[in-house]
Amino acid sequence: MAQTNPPFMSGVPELLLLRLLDQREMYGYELVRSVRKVTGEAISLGEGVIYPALHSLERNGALKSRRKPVGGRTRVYYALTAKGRQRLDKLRNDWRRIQGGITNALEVPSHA
Amino acid sequence: MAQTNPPFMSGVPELLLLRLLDQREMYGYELVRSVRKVTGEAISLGEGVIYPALHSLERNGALKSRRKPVGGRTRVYYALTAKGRQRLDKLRNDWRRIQGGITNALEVPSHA
DNA sequence: CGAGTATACCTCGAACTAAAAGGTATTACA
DNA sequence: TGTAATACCTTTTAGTTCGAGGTATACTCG
Repeated sequence: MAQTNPPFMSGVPELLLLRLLDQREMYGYELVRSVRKVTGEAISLGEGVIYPALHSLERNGALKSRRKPVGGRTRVYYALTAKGRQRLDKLRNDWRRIQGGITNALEVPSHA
Repeated sequence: MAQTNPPFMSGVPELLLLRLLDQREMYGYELVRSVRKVTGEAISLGEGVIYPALHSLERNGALKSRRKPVGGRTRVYYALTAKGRQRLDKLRNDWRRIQGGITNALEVPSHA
């Protein structure tokens, strides 16, 4: 027992990664900069977040990776699987829901 | 050292509480139901989140409380202080920023 | 050529949050 | 009388994210 659910706002790093990888395959180090860029510097995820997330996503079958030598150095590229696309849809919906809920709370003059 | 910052998405419970209390004073048990209601059931914060948050907010001077007997039972009502209003503004801005960042990441067809 | 910076991968430990459950007491109602 | 609802609170546990550290290769510039 003591069956604790994940915090209600978690999964955003995962969402961002899946979203980016839905466009094209990318490698970890690239994703670090990419997340910062596409969020307009609002969100910055360090390597200590990105790499473990990628590994976990791959273990769950949401991503598949391939090693690709580029200029003498090796990169690990990640791409979405069908399962990953489903996961992305789910997380996107979850996000919309909570985002909407908060927006509502902030905007509605709640004495109404 | 090992100076760990709070997670980038934290502070939403706090934001919701301050926002509600900016409208009128309320007591803990009421806030539990109120959060659920104003977020359209999207977010549900238990008493184990609400009460500690209220205590911490009061310790920081963002809230002040007064005990008020109602029908033989005692309620603890919380109200915003000036400091609390400042804190609300800050958290609201933080939220807008990260919310905007995520929206941007989700909507922009990032191959552009 | 050598030193420093950037790229690229990774892991571990600490800090922090939030979830759930449990605990007490009073009042309402059936 | 006994059960559900109100009202407060704390503690334990689980989970996520953060920062720092660690390795290694490539590039740049004096």
